Amino acid sequence: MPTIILRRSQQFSLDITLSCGQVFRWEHLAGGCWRSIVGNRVIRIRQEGTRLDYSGVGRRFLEQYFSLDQDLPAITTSFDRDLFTHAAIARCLGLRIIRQPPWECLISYICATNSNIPMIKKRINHLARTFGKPVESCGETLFGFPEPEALATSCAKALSQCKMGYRGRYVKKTAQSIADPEEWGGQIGNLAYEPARKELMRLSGVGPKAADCILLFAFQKYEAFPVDVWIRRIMRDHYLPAQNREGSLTTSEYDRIRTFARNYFGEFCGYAQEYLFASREGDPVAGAAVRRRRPGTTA
DNA sequence: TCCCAGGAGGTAT
DNA sequence: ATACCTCATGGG
Repeated sequence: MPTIILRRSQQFSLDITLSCGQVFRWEHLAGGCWRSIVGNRVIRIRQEGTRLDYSGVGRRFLEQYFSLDQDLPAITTSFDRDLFTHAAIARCLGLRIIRQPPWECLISYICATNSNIPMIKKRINHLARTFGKPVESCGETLFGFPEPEALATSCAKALSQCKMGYRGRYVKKTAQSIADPEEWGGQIGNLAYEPARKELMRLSGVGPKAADCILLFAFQKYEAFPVDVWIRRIMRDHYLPAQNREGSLTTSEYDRIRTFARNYFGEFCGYAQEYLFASREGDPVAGAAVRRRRPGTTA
């Protein structure tokens, strides 16, 4: 089993990176091992201190996927602007933003709207089982992420059985508009943040929040600052107290928040967002997941 | 039972 | 531009 020994600038927490809610297809197995299928390759990986043991892909792929080429301490220092953010950084040391395959990320965040994280994972697993290509690994059958063609030709009933709800037609419509994911990803990636965002929002099921997530998690646009209900709450409570206290998030409030964040946290405000999101308090679902993961720990 | 979740599309104003 | 409505689904 190949190994990577992390250097100092490669500060990394596999656990936090994979469980913070940016990516939905990794499974935590017994023995501290994580497993997923990215593209059509099954990856297994485990961390012990500065040591990463892995299989299924090459070293170069992993370093790219987990952004190990980025100087994380320098990045967190760049947005470490106050005590609240400082505490979030301290709580999530080693959290890195993954470079997800654009097509998977796009569909995943269309599936994510108005749902909680366990439900999103369930939905995407359903999609893979129903529309993805089976891959054998260690005696079990896993499923690759569905190709555009498979989703473009899906029927409403099958999508409904994947618990897609009203998102089913968005996924189908968007899949029909993207024949070649590689070419599509290249075109979006060549654009700057704002034009890329506009382009993404033309797709069915992609609004401001999904577009910002896709730009951050798949296109390395770190100036994206996705605003969901948790981030909105955090920004209201700690940074923009004058914002509305109720009602749904309007486009203008969304833009006020992300503009503030871009100016306040700087060019890596997307990273700041992820540390704040991962440190959120009051999520009963995330709380339950943490309690399940760490039995016996007290506060 | 009501309320909420990594929201977005459609319609009337 | 903005306000309001609706869209499935599971869990607290």
